[in-house]
Amino acid sequence: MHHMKKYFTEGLIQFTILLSLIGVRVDVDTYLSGYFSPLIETDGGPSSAFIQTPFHHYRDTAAGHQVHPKCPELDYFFTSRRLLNEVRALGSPARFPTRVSAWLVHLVPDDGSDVDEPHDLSGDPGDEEINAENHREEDDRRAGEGCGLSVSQDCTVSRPCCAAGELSKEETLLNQVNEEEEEEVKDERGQEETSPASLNQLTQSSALEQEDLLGSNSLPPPLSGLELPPQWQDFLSEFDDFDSMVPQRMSDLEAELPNPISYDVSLQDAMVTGGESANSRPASSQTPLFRLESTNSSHSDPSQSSAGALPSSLFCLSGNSSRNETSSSQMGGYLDEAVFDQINMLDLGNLGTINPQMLDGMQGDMDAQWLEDSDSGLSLESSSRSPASPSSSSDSFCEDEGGATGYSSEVESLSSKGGACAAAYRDWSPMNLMENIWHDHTYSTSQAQNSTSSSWFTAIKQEVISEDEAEPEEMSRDERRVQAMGLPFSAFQIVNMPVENFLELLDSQNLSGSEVTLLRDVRRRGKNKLAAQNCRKRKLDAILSLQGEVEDLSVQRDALLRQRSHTAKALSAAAERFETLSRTVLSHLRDEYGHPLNPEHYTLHCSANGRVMVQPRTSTSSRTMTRQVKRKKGKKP
DNA sequence: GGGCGCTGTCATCTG
DNA sequence: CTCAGATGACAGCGC
Repeated sequence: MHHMKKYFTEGLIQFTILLSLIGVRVDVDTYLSGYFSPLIETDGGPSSAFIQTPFHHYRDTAAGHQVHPKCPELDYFFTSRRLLNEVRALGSPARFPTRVSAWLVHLVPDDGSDVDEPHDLSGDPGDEEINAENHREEDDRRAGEGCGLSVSQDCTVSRPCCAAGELSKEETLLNQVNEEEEEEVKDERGQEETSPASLNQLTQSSALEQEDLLGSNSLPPPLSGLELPPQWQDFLSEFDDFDSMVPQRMSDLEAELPNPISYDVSLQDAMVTGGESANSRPASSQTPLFRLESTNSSHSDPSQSSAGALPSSLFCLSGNSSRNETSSSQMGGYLDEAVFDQINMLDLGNLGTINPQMLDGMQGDMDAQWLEDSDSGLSLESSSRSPASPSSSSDSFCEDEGGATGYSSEVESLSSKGGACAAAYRDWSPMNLMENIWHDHTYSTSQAQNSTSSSWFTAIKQEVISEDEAEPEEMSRDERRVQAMGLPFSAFQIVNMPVENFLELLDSQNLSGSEVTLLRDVRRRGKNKLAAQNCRKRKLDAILSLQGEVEDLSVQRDALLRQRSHTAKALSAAAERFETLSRTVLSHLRDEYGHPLNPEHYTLHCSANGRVMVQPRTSTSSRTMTRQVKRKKGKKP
């Protein structure tokens, strides 16, 4: 028996080491450090298991509010947040730096000896409080129990205690000899004597998994000696490749997706990276794969702060037969497929029909047009527009006030007033017009802006008088109208002159009401034409920009989908391994009658804080179902 | 002759 | 209120 216990202890230690190798941090002395606040006793239900977690403190006072620990919304919130952080942590390939804590409490014959006390290997003072609370209850049960089993916190799986000095402490690692273990056990036993030890004490999960608490009745009977069949080494050997499997997958991800997420797109920040963008970390960052940043940060000691728990989404094997699917589905949620669907629904493929050369040529054409217009002095080059037949003399000038159509013979008759419009156009620099096109709303005639209105008007008038008769080949309607009025200004000048000068022009030329209206319309239409050109240009630019964004997002989407696929595979494999491990471990555990725990009825559950406990599958499932039923009932008014 | 793109123009809104 | 700019809508024109 002694040999078997020793063998099992060594096996558990190896198991612990292997978990460490695969990244599951095994914190052997979490509670020995005394960092945690005293653990709170929580009635775990009929399983008589006791949650030993300081998380209640944080949970009950989350965000500064007193929240009831059983608040389902809080459960949902913390679970969602934990899962989100886990998913985020998955974005950085690394090992599994989490912490698995388990302690094995066993019942020994109540003969009054030291070995009778259940061995809380963690030796945490906080355990003493809990144990004190349950001391009497345990004493009552102790008589009928031979040995108890519990998976201790800190992954300290103690040997079944049937004889004194057989406990191996978690601090004893692989290289420690049994003598050293015994000495430590003696020391520990001294602590246990001062603290009421609990019998059949199962480690309970944190507040996040309160719904998974075990009932005392559902707890398996105290286990007697744990037998170690020869398959133990085989079982342990299976995890050799498990160690290398996940990191290898992650390395593949790293190789294939060195930098899959773009920095300048806010979509993934909102979806995936959240506050801590994956890109904010260097690619070589060895951020833990399963780092859990939110749930334990407030209560973890510095040594634990960097080590999260195994994602419960992966390892919460609470009676769900489709565990792989569960993990995969949970993983699938972090990449919101709907967002990508929406991107697909954009259907901007027709934007590809836009020829970039056309847009590039647009600029050149514009320039050419303006250069041509500079020759003709006309920016309103729409010669193809209205026939503008001067012969339609029957039209009244006043009829034009309502719109841009129609020409008046009266306008034709006014042509004697000016006739130097072409010269005036040549005085207008096309560069100034280009400034106006590109939203430089400054009116740009150097002559006009460097002089007063009257001097500007006089200078222009003197210049245009000397040059006339040079009618441009193609004039717009407005240009012809202005020219017909005989004004010494071209339509281009009227459009682009400052408003003060334009008002002075209207006042100084002794224009009739219809003429004033015509000039205002000319100016308005000319400005609106430029505005329309600018507007169309901006619209095309916006379309091109959006097209580029669509292409970039498409590339990013493909990369994220590949990453999700790889991650889901890795998670599925890890879940399979863990399930195998759980079943194997459970098959080697014995109740007080020497019966092995049926893996179909029990499972190992890893809580968010890394603690491992034995959990009946049916209990959790039934409780979950009960809660679901309650929720359904609650929805019904 | 119809479709399509370009352009000018109008109406309307906004600052 | 006026003015300038922006923009959707419409129509004319050329290809």
